[in-house]
Amino acid sequence: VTTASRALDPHSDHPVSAITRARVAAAAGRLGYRPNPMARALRRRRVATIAIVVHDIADPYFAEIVRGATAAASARGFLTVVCSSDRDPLTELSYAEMLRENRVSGVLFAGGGLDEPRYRRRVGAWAKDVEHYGGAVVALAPRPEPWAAELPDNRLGAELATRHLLAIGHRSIAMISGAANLFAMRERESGYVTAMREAGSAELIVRADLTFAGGAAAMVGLMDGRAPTAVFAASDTMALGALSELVRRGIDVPGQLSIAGFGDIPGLEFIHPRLTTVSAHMAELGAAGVVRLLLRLDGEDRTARVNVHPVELVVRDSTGPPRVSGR
Amino acid sequence: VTTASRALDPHSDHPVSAITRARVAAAAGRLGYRPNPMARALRRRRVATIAIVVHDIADPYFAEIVRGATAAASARGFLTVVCSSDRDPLTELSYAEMLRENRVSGVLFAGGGLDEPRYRRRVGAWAKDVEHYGGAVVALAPRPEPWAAELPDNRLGAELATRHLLAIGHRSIAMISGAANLFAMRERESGYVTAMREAGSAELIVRADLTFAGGAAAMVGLMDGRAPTAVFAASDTMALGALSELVRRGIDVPGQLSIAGFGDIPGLEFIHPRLTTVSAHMAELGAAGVVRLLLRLDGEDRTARVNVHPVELVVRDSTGPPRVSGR
DNA sequence: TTGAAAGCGCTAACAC
DNA sequence: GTGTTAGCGCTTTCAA
Repeated sequence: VTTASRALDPHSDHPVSAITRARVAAAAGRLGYRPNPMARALRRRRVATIAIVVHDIADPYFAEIVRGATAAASARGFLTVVCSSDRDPLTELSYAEMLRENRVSGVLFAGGGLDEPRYRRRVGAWAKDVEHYGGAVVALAPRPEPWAAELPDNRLGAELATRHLLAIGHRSIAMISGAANLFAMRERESGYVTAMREAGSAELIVRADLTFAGGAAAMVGLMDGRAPTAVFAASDTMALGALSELVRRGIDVPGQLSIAGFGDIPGLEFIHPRLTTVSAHMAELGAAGVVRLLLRLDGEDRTARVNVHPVELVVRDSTGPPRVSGR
Repeated sequence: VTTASRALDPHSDHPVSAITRARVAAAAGRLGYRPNPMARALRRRRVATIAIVVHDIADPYFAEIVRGATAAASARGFLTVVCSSDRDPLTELSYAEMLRENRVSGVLFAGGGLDEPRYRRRVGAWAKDVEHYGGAVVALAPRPEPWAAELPDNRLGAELATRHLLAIGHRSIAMISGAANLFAMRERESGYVTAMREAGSAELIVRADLTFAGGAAAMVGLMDGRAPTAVFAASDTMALGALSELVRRGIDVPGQLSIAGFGDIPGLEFIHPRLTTVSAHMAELGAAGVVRLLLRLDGEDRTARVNVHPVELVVRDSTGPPRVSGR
């Protein structure tokens, strides 16, 4: 049994003669033998399953990350548990707890970290426990924790979108952002602010739920005040919500108001007007997270390096020059 | 240890005195003891994890089902593995294989069955294996396999949507459906056909990918032919795609053409025009699937009963009377 | 390079 | 109602 175990384990570095290896492989094939994952998990002290924690599985941004991650994981023999916290930190922590107890091999955090002391303390302790049993943790959104991370370039993306709006002539550009204590939002806001300051324009950030409804509500607030000529939304979902509110009001986009999003979720080229956005390649990000996680499990990456993935501005039809108002 | 094991297991029917039970609970609390899921899984021959197989996790219809299922499962101490087949039967089967090998407690099939002999044979054999080790299988969409099922009333839903269009005066109503070998589509088509025949109107079914792009493409085809005055799409995602094509062409909805969908995915009330659809309560369906699955695991349901869940027509702004064309 | 033996932590069969 | 015992199927010493 020992020799068979070694011959069948590609990760084992114990020497097995070529002949024996072949005989084992032949016997396994003949008998249809596959190692029992449960016995293996008990012995190895962890299961061949990874988990991905998202804020909202119904948001295409996260759904794309999950798509990429599950495909990459299954290609390497790992199952993927998906946990959708619905943006509730307590729900997220209770999922994390379940994952730790079940000794999942690793956890991908697709949702950004929260700047909240109690939450940070609990997440920190939790991660220590996971690493203690040999599990890996990788972040796919910015967090204060010193974790390995694969991130989209949030700051640059926001800067690109804002600069694009500035370049086509806008000066009054508002940003629809999410909760202020979310690190991902801080990075995107920082990119927006950088571009706006550079251009000497006044910033205006409004906060909303990171949902379609939230984007629509934020747009209502914006239009009822001194309406900007352009809006940069920190997520495509919010951008779509804002856009729907404009359509509802019969406001021409981009004629009267330009709008840009972030993420490049699938289907944007079919929206009317086709939404200008920043492509964050979420599926690739999810896959990169899995690769990084598996690398850590193999002990080939002990760093907390943060890999920042490139983003690109995708100019479509929802942004255009501001209307030259009568002067 | 045995007594402790029994005292801690809520499912055990072996008698344990109240005093002992209390002492065990106290000791467990004091020691922070939690049974090891891996050892338990090895012994019980299955893990406390269920799986849900969807066609496309990025489609809000499935995302909602997953949301409902994961919440219900985690509330009962089960983790949920999500497998998105991207509508490829081979991918789906390879996921199923992984799930069987990992001895998941049960599998929820959120995507409908395929009328394809080879696929049906393989799925049938797979399900036998799963049931053989004590796993449960539940369908959340119609399938030919004689499985336990929790389904939305696809037929009635399609009938309601079509009748609504008929009632407000339409006679030329096309249906945008999905692949012909998908049982879920057959049910919805059958509802449409029933209503149309009842009204003595001619049916017109066009097929498309069950995506946003597919819906848009189908609409192109429809408009380039003898355009109907109303369209019923077999999924909200396709309806949204069709709608975007109409908006692109500057066709007024519902003024020039009415459109209705199926599912009632989140956010439809913010689309313009707000989409009329059939509410299939996907999250509840996912939760019901989990409950049913757990019931079967407990041996409290050995039937292959098909529970059909009620659906409701939700009339919003995308449907209205046909324009009275010059006569 | 191979193999024997121990044991991961639990639960079920079987006494008592 | 409680306890003893025997594994579940694997991987990892340790010895040869």
